[in-house]
Amino acid sequence: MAASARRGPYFCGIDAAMDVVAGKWKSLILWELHHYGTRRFAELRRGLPGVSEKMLIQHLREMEEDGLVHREVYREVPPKVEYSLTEHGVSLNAALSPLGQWGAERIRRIGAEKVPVTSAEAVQPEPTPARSANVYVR
Amino acid sequence: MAASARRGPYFCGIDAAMDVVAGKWKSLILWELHHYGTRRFAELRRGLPGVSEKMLIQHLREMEEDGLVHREVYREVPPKVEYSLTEHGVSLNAALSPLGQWGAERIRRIGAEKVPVTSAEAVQPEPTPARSANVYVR
DNA sequence: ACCAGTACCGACTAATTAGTCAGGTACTCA
DNA sequence: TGAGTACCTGACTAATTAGTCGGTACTGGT
Repeated sequence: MAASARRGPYFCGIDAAMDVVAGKWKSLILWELHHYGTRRFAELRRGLPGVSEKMLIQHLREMEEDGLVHREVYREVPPKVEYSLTEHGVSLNAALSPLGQWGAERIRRIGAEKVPVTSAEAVQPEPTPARSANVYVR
Repeated sequence: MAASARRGPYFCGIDAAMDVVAGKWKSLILWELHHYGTRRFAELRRGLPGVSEKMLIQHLREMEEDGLVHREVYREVPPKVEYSLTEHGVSLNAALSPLGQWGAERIRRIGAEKVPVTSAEAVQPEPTPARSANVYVR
């Protein structure tokens, strides 16, 4: 899998952090575990509408390997496994929170404007002078 | 491309922010533009060792569409295009900085210990109760 | 004349990531 | 005996993302 594949030389801290959070559901898992403290597999699954079991496990395994989540297995008869954040997971979540706020702002913005930068083109509606004949007009 | 494809309903702010930063080089582009203020295409290319022209352009286009970078074309004879961050790009970069610090910490950690998760066990040296004795041993 | 450099485009391929689905364990309850 | 529960595994496929390479239009230097 990718998470095990990388961990390569990083350009910078963001690079290294992204390597660990990249994955369709990882940030959501992080948020869910942060919000509820500990969650069982099926609870996570229900909390993340649309996630497949395969991806959920895969991500949980990778995050466990990366030291973000802790996996506690209870030897019970209907199997019980509880997932929770490690201290590194908690601190990562904290580090993600400004990003979350930025994203929330963005949702508000594009929710209001419906499209992000196109307003700039609406201001200056050039009729596309010399398509492909000229230097880099789009 | 993917960036145009998504912008869908987001679960939360982090989700929305990740949608915009996801991409092998985007965070590096952000950092580069933040650091230098404005950069030309070829400068960015040289600053990001290993990036292909295709990906660089693709990412720049997506980030422009997302309102993060500004593209200024000078109608000169050796073509000249300058990229810079918009205010949204700048604020995104600021929101990413705690993540960058977390990542730097992580690099330090795994650089020292070589393996990530072991530190949690080192801090709390539980004898790993039901681990590896259960149904879901790996 | 020819090569390097600027800022790209676009077709094609490779690699990575995600999804579907069938199954498996280990035990309980009816 | 057969169904049900919780937590998975692994094979196969689809979708997405990234990389390679050739081309454009133009100029300045050798």
